Amino acid sequence: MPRPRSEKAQQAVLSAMRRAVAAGGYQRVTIEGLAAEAGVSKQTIYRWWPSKAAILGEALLEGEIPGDPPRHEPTDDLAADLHEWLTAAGAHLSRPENIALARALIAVTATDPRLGAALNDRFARQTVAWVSERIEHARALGMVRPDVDAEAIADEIVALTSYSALLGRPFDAARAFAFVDVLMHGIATD
Amino acid sequence: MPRPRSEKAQQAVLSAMRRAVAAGGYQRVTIEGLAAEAGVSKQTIYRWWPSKAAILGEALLEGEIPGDPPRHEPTDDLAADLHEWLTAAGAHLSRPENIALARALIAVTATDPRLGAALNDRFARQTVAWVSERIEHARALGMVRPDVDAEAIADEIVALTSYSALLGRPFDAARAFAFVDVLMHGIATD
Amino acid sequence: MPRPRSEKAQQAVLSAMRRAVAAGGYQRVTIEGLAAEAGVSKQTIYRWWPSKAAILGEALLEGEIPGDPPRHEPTDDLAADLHEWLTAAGAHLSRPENIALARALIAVTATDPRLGAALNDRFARQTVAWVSERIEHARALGMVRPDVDAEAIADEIVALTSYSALLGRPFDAARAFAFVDVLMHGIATD
Amino acid sequence: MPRPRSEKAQQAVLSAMRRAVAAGGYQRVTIEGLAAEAGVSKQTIYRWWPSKAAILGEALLEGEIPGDPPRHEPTDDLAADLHEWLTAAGAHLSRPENIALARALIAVTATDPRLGAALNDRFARQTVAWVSERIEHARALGMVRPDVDAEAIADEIVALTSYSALLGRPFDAARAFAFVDVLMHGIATD
DNA sequence: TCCTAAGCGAGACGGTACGTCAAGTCTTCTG
DNA sequence: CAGAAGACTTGACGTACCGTCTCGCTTAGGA
Repeated sequence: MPRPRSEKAQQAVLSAMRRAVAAGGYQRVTIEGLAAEAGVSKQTIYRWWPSKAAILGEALLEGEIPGDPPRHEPTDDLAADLHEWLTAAGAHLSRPENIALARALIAVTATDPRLGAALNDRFARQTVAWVSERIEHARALGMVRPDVDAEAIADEIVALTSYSALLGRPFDAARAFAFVDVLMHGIATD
Repeated sequence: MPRPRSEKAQQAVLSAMRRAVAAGGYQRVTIEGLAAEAGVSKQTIYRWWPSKAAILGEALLEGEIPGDPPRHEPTDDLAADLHEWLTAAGAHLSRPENIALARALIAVTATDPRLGAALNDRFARQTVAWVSERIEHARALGMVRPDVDAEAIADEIVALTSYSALLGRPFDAARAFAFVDVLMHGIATD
Repeated sequence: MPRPRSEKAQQAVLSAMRRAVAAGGYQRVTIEGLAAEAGVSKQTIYRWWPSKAAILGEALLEGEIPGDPPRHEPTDDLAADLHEWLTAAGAHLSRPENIALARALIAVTATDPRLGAALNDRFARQTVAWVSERIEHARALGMVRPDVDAEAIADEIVALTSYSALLGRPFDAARAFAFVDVLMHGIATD
Repeated sequence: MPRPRSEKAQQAVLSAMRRAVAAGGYQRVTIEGLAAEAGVSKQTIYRWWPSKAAILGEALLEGEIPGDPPRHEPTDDLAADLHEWLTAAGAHLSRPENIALARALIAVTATDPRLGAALNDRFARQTVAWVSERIEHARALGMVRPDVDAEAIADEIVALTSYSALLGRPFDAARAFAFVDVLMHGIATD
């Protein structure tokens, strides 16, 4: 019967978090600044989120997911699919605000492993599932050795993007492709 | 004529930093707590280090380097060398205090990319160099294809350990070995 | 057709105010606490009272008035009447909850002189009137000098009880009687 | 050996408290406002004073004491001395800032009886001592009855000023004099 | 040997942000 | 349509650390 939660306030906070992280990095975000920027009172923030990290988590889940850029229609050519995905990921991480968000996710994870693990799980799961599925598909076509651990490979590709975002390296597509080619050789049937 | 820098105070600070990070994580370390724990005045800390991150950097450089565990004598068997290295790295990262230190390094990097890049460079360089060298050695023996980018492979192995430390996963040796085996296949001459 | 003011809610608030003041002092009373204690919504309180002080005022007027204890039948013996009144006042102010209420009245007065004056006027007026009347009666009997300002004396007696309540001194009947006796000498016809 | 307490900061806070009380009343004084007005950090205030009331106490003790205006040379004429004291007190309490300070003292006392009692004791003691002494002096001269309780009389005079300040009445000198005259009659030897 | 300039502990200082509390206003639904 | 429930903005609370700034006390060189 009480007044319902203000959807507007909530969205304003999440949006402010995204902007603030993009602007100055997660570390510099303050609850007070967030509240001011969102035109919302601190109390409202504390009412709905237990921590700064939780706000970031929700903000990330609402927005585009870093490391999970739009994926195109899969084909029967595994190498081509991975190239395409990596190209898209590279484009995603070439935008400064996306690097900042990805780094914020990493900072939270390094700081609060429990929450970080939950968030990472959510973000990585889709990517890992998609890549695994592509590999299994290729295996079904007889192009991948039966003893290859598809998830381990998928995981490693996530590690690659995470590490790149962490170091803020300009995502080196050539190097990534070279790596994928090695992988392709590694998993291919002889 | 002035009194020289107190080696004792400096060591006490670095040691306090290591203990504090191991105990509560980098985020919770405060300069005040560090000073109290080390029995040193805040002024002394500010005199010698420009930031908390710098103290961590020096503390890491003085101690054992995370991700850079003791490496054994290389052999002619690349796969065996990598297995051995990964086993050692896994053991290193199975100790909670080492995970904490590695995570602190990641947190600093995610927060202050400039400083973080410098630190990571220092820590990763040796590992990358060592792995690259092993690959080149194997290539010289005719066991690795000429077009393989050794550094990209080495880099990817660092990414693997970094990502593991970040998520705090119990280091899964079996999976790591499976991945290395794929790599071996991938880089091997046909 | 509008629903009438809920007498029950109103009484619950006033009663909660009395209990809260007795328990923790006026300063610690909060509207929220009052609402919760009375099982009433804040809005209801704000609808009917303009301020915390106003609630206290109404609560005091409804309950027994501090400094205005039950007065007995007056006699022709002024000193005896005053002794009796002071005894009753002393008994009244020896109960902690009455001290608390009296102090609350003083706190309000010290804080909001306008409202405080109105309240004090209400509470003091009766006492002053009664004492003045007794003095005038005695004067009519030829026992009080014609130039004595009865109201000034009455006022002073109120000041005495107010000051005692403020300091929370155990009401010292002997001292009060001594003072009254001096007054009696002071106003008596030679 | 640490840096010594800043006398300037302390004085600035006390002065700010006096000004703030005079301007808006004790209730409206906030620590934050005090800090801002004094150009001092909140921490500095909390370091040296346990409560807002304590600051007021010290501010009052440093300044002129309300209810304890300058006292002139005593004479052998008790009535004249009391008249003079009351005149001075009336002048003191006719200045709005002094009324505000006196009311602040009362508000603190009504709110925190323990601290209030301590403060009142300090302020009232001198006045009570001085008046008592005057009465005793007059008694030594044979002008006051032996059974009169000098302290009770003195106390009552303090109650009179306190009550006047509380109600914020323009201090009515005529009425006060009338009261003193009654007292004089009351205590005089027959 | 003593002088003296810096190092050092201690901790006060002006700040910023924290997370909490209550004030007073505003919706919403229920009786 | 009054009233309970409670979300909302506002603003102060008292605390924790920040990085800077004295203090008075070592503690070496260089004189």
